[in-house]
Amino acid sequence: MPNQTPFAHRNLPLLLLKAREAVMQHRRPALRAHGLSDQQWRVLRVLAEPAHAQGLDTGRLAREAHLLGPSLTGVLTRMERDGLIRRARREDDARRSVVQATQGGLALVESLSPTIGAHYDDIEAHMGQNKMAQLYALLDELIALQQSDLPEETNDMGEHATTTLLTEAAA
Amino acid sequence: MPNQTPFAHRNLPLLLLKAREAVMQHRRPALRAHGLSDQQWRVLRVLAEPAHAQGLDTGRLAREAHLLGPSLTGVLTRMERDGLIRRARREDDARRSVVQATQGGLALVESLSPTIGAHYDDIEAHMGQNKMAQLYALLDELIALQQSDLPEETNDMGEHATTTLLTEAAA
DNA sequence: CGCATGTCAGGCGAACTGATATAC
DNA sequence: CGTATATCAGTTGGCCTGACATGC
Repeated sequence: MPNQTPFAHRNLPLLLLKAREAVMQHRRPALRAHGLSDQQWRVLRVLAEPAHAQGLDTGRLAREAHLLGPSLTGVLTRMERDGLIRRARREDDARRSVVQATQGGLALVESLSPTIGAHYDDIEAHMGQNKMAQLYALLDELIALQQSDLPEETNDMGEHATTTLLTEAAA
Repeated sequence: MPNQTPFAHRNLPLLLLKAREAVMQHRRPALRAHGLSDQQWRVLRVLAEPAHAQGLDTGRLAREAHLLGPSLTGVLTRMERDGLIRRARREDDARRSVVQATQGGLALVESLSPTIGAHYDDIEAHMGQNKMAQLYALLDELIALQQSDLPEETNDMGEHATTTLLTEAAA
């Protein structure tokens, strides 16, 4: 028997969870200080992307921020109450509603972005740009791979085909 | 102005979340079919590691499965009710309690492991061993990096120093 | 005594399923 | 009519803070 370990798989979901939690651990205090939950922050960042300045459909937002429809409804209700977002029925299709960040919401993102930027710089300073780029690429690949062979049910909240694929990278 | 994008950071926590969810999406149906939540499954897998056959302290288990103390208490209560784990006071230190997987719990892990193994094989077949190894290494590095410069409070549930560092890789 | 461990108590935001208006 | 969109209604499991019993 060879004394060389062949290739042992790790607990990938746990590893990804730990990595995420390790990063978030540095951000959460700032978020909580502003009364934001993880989910609210995810929503706000999506809405703060320049491409979405005009607002987003709820369904699309749910997918981008990774929330289920009913969960998003609750989150948006609280964010609307706190003046972070605004909801409006669409005119061309009254079934849909468009969500948009308010001035206050955008200002909140702005006020937090230096801290976050510094955090990224710190990570990059220790790991290097190359490794960061590798990590991004590998995660992208893994996500795309796992999404491609879905077992059942197409997507989260209706809307059969996602029009965007690998767009909007930033943040 | 150069038309070459310098280096744009991504939304790393969201990326990690999506990656995790993308992987878990393939496993959850099997877990739910056996009445397991994500957290219960994490606990069970930790307990099923050969190194922990003799049981684990609650605090240690909380760290390895990434759960807060009080949350773990609730999770363990349900798992004990379902006959998956067993709890016992320690003899040398009556404050601590040792958690151990039951036969039924281990059998459950066994019954699910072929499916999971096949899933890993599938991922590996598409991404290749090298990239998988890279991904593991990068995640490890990121985790270690973020853990190293903690802002405050040492650890989850007391127990100041973790005796293991980069041990137990498998799963 | 101070400190560590695990649990309890309680509130809360979110996951999730299923049903329901509304509009296409 | 059937389908899609978003929300409602309600349950549940887990997050999280603070307090607490117990034993070191």
